[in-house]
Amino acid sequence: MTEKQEKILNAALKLFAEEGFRSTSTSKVAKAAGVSEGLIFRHFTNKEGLLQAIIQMGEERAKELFSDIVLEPDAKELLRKYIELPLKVKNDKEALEFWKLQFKIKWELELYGEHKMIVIEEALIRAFDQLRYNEPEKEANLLLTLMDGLATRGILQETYELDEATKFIKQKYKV
Amino acid sequence: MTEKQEKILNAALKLFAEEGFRSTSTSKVAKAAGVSEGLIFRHFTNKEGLLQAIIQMGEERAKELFSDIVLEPDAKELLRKYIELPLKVKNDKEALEFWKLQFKIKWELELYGEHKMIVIEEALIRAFDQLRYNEPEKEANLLLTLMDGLATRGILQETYELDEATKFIKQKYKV
Amino acid sequence: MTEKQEKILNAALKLFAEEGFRSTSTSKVAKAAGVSEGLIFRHFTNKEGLLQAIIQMGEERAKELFSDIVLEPDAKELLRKYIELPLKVKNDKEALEFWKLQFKIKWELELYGEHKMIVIEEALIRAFDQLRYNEPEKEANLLLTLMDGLATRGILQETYELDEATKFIKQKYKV
Amino acid sequence: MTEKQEKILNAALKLFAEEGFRSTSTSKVAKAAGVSEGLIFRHFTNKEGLLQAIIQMGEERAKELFSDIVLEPDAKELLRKYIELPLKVKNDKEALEFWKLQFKIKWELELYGEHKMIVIEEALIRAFDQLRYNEPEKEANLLLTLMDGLATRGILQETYELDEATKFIKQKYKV
DNA sequence: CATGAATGAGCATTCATTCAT
DNA sequence: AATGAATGAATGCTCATTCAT
Repeated sequence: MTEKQEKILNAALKLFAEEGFRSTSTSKVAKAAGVSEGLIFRHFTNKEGLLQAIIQMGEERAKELFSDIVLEPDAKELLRKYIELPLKVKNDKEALEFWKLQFKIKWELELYGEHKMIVIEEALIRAFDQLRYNEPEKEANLLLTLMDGLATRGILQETYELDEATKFIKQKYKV
Repeated sequence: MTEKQEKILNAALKLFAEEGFRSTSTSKVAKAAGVSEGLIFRHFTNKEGLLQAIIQMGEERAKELFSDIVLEPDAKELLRKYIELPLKVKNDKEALEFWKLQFKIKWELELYGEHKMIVIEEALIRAFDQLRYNEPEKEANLLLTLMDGLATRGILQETYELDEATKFIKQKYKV
Repeated sequence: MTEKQEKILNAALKLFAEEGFRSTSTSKVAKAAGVSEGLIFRHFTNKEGLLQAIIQMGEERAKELFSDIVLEPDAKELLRKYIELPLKVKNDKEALEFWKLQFKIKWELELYGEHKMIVIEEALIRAFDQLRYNEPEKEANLLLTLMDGLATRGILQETYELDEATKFIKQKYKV
Repeated sequence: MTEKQEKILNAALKLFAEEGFRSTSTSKVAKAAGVSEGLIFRHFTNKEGLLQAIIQMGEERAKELFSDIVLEPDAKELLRKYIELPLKVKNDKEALEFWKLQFKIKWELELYGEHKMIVIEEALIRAFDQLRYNEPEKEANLLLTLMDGLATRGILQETYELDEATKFIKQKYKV
C-alpha cells in the first residue's frame, strides 16, 4: 500500500460518507487526494473497486470495534457496551465516517450487510439467555433493531440527543 | 394537474424509490412516463423541483396515514396502530414506494424530515402519559427510534420477519 | 434528417475515410461538423451507430453506381463500364471518400461486404457467358479480384497510374 | 536482442495483426508479452518505434520470401512461384500474420511500401520480356495489381477459394 | 535490464437544462 | 401544453509516456 494509495482511500472514504457514492466523482476524489485521476483506476480498477476497498477497510475496523463487545464475558457489561456503541462511534471522527458510509451504502445500493451483524446477534442472544430473559432471540433482534434506529437518528438528525437516549435505554435494560 | 403531469410524478416516484434520486436521470423519467424530457422542466422547473413535488405528495399521503393514529382517543389503541404502521405500509405497494423514497432521500440528501414526526411524537407522549409511564417524553422518543429501525430493516433486509418483530413489540407494550 | 444531422454525417465520412474509424474521435467529428458532441449521440446512439449510418449511406450510393453497370444489356459495354469504375470513382471526390472508407473499414474491422458484390458478380458471369468465355464464373471472379487490387492501388499508391492500368486491362478484355 | 525484447515483438506482431495498430494498447502488448509496460519504451522509444521494429522484421522475412522468386532463372517458374505466393503465405501461420499486418498498416496509416516491391517488379518485367510478351512492364504491373487483389481477398474474405483462383491464374499465364 | 508507480491528455458517453416551434 | 433538437459541462475510464528505484 503506497502513500498515494492511502491518500486516495482516505479522500474517498470522506467524500463517499459525506456526499454519497454516486454523487462523488472520481475526479473529485483525485483532486481531494492530490493525485492524478488515472491513478485511482490503476490501483482500484474502477470506481466500484475503490468502494469495495473502503468497505473492506471498514469491515476490519468494525471487527475491532465489535470484538471488544463479543468477547465480554459478563452479560450486563456486554449489553452496556453494545448500547453505548453509537455514542462511542459518534465521538470518534474517523469511526463516524465509516459508519455513515455503511449506512449510506445500505440505502444507496440497497444491500444490507447482514453477515457482519450475526456475531453480534449471537452474543446478544447468549447475554439475554444468561440474564434469564424469556425469549432471548427476540430480545436480541429487538435490541439490534432499536440500535439501527438509534444509529440512524444519531447520524442524520442533528438535534437528536444521543446520550440522553442511550442513558434511557441502558436504564430500561438495567445495565 | 394535467394527466401528463401525474404520469411524470408517478414515474419519478417509482424510479427515485427504486434507484435513488441522483442515479435516476430525467431522460429515464421522461421515457418511463411516456413524455418528452422538456415537459418535466416546463412543469417542475428542474430535477430538484420534481423531487420537491414528490416529497410534498408524500407528506400529504403521510398525513392521511398518520391522522388515523393521531386522532385515536384510546391510548393503547393508539400505540398499537403506530406499532403496526410499518407492517401496514409494507403490504401496500404504493405506500411502500413512498416510504422507501423518504428513507432513501433522508440518506442521500441527509435531510431528516423532523416536522412531519412532531405530531406523532406529541400523540405518543400523550398516550404514554395517559398510561402512567414515568417518563412519557423519553418513552415516546424511544418508540420513535425503535420504529425507525424497524422501518429500515423492513425495507432493506429481505430476510427480516417484520410481523414477528411487530408482534413482539406489541407484547412488550401490552397493546 | 435535420441540417445538423447531415453535417455530422458528412464530417464523419470525411474524417473516417481520411484517418480511420478508431483514430477519429467523436469530439473531432463534432468540431468538424460545428455541433456539440452530445448531438452525435442523440442522433446516432453511439460511435458505432454513426459508422453504420455512413455505411448505409454508402450502400445506397454504391447501388446507384452499380445499377448502371448491372443493367447494361451489351456484354462488352458492361465489362468496359465495370473496368472503368475505379477511374470514375477516383475523379469524383465524394465517391472516392465513400470508397476509401469502405476499404478502410474492410481492413480495420475485418469485415468483407460480400453481398454488395454478388449482383456485380452475377452480371459479370452473364457477360462472360455471352462472350463465349470457357469458364465464366472463374473469369468473373478473376476480374473482381483484379479490380480489388486496382482499387487498392488507385487509392493508396500515390504514384499509381490508374488510367494506364485501366487502358491495359480494357485492351486485354478487348472492350 | 534480449529474450524479453523478442517476446514484446512477437506479442505486438500478433496483436497489431489481429486488432490493428491503433486499437492495440501498449498495456495489452505488455500483458501479452509478460513484461512491464515501461520496458516497451525502454527498448523501442515509443509505440511508433515498436511498429517500425516489427515492420523491419517483416521486411527481412519478405526479402527471404521474395529472394527465392527473384533469383529464379527460369521465367515460367518465376511466374509460377510468384503466383503461388499468397497460397504459400496463407498456409504458414507466422507468415500470414506478417502479411496481414502489412496490409492493415497500409490502410491504417496509408503508407504503401513500394520499395519492397520494386525488386519483384523488375524480376517480373524480365520474365515477361523473356517470354516475349509485348508490353512486359504493363504485364508486370497488371500481375502485381492482381496479386494485391488476390492477397486482399485471401486474407479478408473467409469464403474465398484461394487455391481455385491461384490455379486459374496459373492457367491463364500458362505456368 | 527491468519494474511499477504516476501522470495528463484524451476518449466515448450521459446529464440536466434551454429553446424554437 | 408539448415536443424534440441542441448544448456544455461532467463522468468513468483508457492511453502513451515518464521516472525513480
